[in-house]
Amino acid sequence: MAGSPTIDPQGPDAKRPAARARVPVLLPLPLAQAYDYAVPEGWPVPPPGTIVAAPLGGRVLAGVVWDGPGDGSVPEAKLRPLAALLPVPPMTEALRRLIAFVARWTLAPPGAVLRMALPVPAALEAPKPRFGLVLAPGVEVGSLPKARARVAAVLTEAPVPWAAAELARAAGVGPGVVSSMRNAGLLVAVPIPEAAALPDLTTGSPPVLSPAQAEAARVLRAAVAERRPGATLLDGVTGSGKTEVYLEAVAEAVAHGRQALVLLPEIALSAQVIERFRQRFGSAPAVWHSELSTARRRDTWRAVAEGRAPIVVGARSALFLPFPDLGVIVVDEEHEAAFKQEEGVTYHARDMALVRAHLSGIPAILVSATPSLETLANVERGRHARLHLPSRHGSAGMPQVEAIDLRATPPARGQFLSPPLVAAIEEALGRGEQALLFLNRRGFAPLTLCRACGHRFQCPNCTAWLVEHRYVKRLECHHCGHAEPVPEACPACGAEGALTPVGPGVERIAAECRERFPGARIAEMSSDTIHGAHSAAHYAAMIERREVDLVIGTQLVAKGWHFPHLTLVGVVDADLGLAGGDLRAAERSFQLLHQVGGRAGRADRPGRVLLQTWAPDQRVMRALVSGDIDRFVAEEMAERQAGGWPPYGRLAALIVSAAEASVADAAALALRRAAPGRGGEGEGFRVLGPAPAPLAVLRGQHRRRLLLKASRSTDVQALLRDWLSRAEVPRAARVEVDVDPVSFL
DNA sequence: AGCACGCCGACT
DNA sequence: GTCGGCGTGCTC
Repeated sequence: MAGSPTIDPQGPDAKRPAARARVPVLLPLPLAQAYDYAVPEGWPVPPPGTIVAAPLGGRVLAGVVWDGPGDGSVPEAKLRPLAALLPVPPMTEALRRLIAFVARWTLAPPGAVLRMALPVPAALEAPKPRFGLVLAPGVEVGSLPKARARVAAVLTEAPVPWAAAELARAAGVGPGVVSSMRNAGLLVAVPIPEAAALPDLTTGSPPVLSPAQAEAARVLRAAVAERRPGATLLDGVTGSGKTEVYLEAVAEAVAHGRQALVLLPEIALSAQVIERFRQRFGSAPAVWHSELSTARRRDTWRAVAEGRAPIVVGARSALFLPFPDLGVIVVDEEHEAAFKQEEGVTYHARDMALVRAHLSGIPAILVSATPSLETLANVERGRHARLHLPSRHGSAGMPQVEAIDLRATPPARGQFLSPPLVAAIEEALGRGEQALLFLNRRGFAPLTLCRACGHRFQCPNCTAWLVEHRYVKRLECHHCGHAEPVPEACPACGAEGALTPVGPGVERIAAECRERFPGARIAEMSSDTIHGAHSAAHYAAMIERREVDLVIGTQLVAKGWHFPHLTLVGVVDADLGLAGGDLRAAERSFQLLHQVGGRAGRADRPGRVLLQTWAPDQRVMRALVSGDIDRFVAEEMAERQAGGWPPYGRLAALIVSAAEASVADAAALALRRAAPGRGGEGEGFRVLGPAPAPLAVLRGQHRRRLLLKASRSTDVQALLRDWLSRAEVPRAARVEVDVDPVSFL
C-alpha cells in the first residue's frame, strides 16, 4: 500500500516536513471525542469510515476514522501512529451519522454508541482461510482397509473439500480415522474458496394477496423502488395480513439489489416468524440478536458488511449493522416497549430506525395492530403516511370480547378463576378446542407472608417482594436475581407452617387448572419454561399438533404466535398492567391485552376473549370490549394533550443512584438546585422531582428520579447538557440520562 | 473499557 | 516493616 499519500492542502503547514498527516479516530470506549492519530509514513491518508487498528495505552483497539478535521489540540509529539488498516469495508457515512445522532440524542459518548456498531474483534481480521480434505492423488482405494476405504469412497463420490468432522460423520467412522489418513498422506488439505455467493431469494412462493393487501403492497413497493424517503404506518388487526404486505416491500428492495432490515422485538424473533421469511423467499434471512454466538456474530456481521446478506431480521441492535446499501427498514410491532434499550446507551430502536432511514434516504415502514400514540400522532401531523388494512374476514373473524365483573362473580376463596371463566374453559375443552389463560406474572405467588406475625419476604437488594417459584422451591427477586430456598418456618417469628402465598402467578393458575380440569393437558409458557427459540418452537409444535388443551402463559404467549385450534383466551387479571399508573399504563395495557386476545379464533371459528376485571367500566376494558380502538386512542390522546405529556410534549429522566440513601438524596438535591430556569421552571419546560424511584432500591443502589417535562419545540438535549455540566454531584453517585423514557421504574 | 498510580488494613 | 483493597484519572 505504498505510494504518495494524498493529503488535503493545508496551506504553508503542508510543506513543513515535521507535519505528519493526522486523522481523528473514534474508539469504541465511552470517550467524549475522537482521538487524533498519526498516519505512518508512506500510507495513504485513510478517509472517514476506514476501520483501523489504533494503539491506546498498552493495547490496540479497532476504531473508525471519524469525520471532520479532528481535535488538533494534542501536540504532534504525543500522537501515536495507526497500527493497521483493517481488511473490512469502510463504515458508511449514513452509519457514522447515525452514531453521531444517537450520541447527541441520548447524551451518550459517541464511542459508547460506536461500540454497538463494531463487531467482535474476529470479524475485523482477514477471514482465516478454511481448509478441507480431498483424496491425495494416486491413492488406490481398493488397497485400503475397510474404515479408510469408506472415507475414500465418500471423497470419490463427492470430490469437493470436506471438513474433517463432516467427512468422518458421512463415512461413519471416528475422527481418528480421518486424522490418521491425513497424517499418512492419504488425504491432503486444500483451501476452501470463500463463500461469496448471495443466497437465492427467488425460489419462495409469492403470496396470494387480497385486494387491500395488494394495494398497500403496491404503494410500499413503489416507495422502495423509487427510494422515496419517509415513514409509513402499516396497521390492521391480527390476521389482516400485514406481514405479507411488508414482505413485498422487502422483496422489492432485494429485487433492486439492495438490502432490507426488519426489526422485531427480541421476544418475537421466534422460529415461526423466521419461517415465514423462508417460505416467502425460499431461503432463510440473516438473523441478528443478542444471544448469537461469537462465531455467528462474526459471520453475520461480515456478510452484512460485504453485502452478502440481502435480508436481515433482527432485534434492536441490528440497527447498527454495517449495511452498505440499505433499501428499506421495517419495524414490526412498532409499539413494543422492548425497542427501548434501558441500559447503557438508552436509545429507542424504532425512533432511531426512522433516523437511519432518513439518513440513508430510504423508506421506513412501521407495523402494528395497535400503533403507539407517538406514531399515530406523527400520522396526524402528516409526518408519516398511513396504510390501513381492513380485517380480511370482516367483523366475523374478530374475537368477541367480554368483561367478567369480579365484583359480581368472584372466584372461590383461594382461587383465581371466576365461575364464568371456568364454564367457558370447560365448554371449549368439551368441544375439543384449545384455551389460553394469560397472566403476566411469573412464578407461583408474587408475595409470601407469615400468617402468625405478618412478616413479608422482601429482596435484600431491591424494593420488591420475593416471588415464590414452587417447582424450584425458591423465593426469587425478579429484579436482581437474588434467590433463597423457601423456609419451613417464618424467619421473623419462628412459626411453622404459617407461610402463605398471596396472589397468583402462572404456576398457581396452572395448579388451579390441574385441579379444576383433570385430564386437560396443560402447557405452561413463561421465561421459566422457555429458554430460547428452540424450546419455544417445541411448545408451538405441540400446541399446533393439539397435544395440549390448555396453555397458561405470560407475555411470552402474546407475541408472534399463531395457534389455529385456540378459540378461547382468558385474561386472569386484566387490571394488572394498570396498577402503578405511569404515563403509558393504559396504552400499554390496551396493546398487550388486545394482542393476547388476537390469539383467539380464526376465520371459520370465531374466538372468545374473557377479561377478569374489578373495574369493567375502566376505559381500557370498555375499549377492549367494544373493539373501538379509535375511540380509545382519541380519549388517550386528549388526556396526553391536556397534560402536555408525550406525544404532545417531551420528557427526559435523570436517574440518580448510589449505594447510600443519603448520597443519592444529596446528589438528587444538587441536581435539583442546578436545574435550568428559575427554580427548575422556564420557557416551555419544567423540572419535576426528585422523588424516590418506584423501585427505590435496585440491586443495592438507592435511586431517585427527576423528570424534565418540556414542550415539543424545546431543545431538551441542550437543556440537559447545560444542566449536567453545572451540577456538582457527589462522586459516589451516578447519574443516568434517559431521553424519551418508556419505563418509569 | 482497561490499566496504572495512590493512600490505608492483615500478614511474613 | 510489606502485599493489596479498589477510588480516581488518563489514554491521541
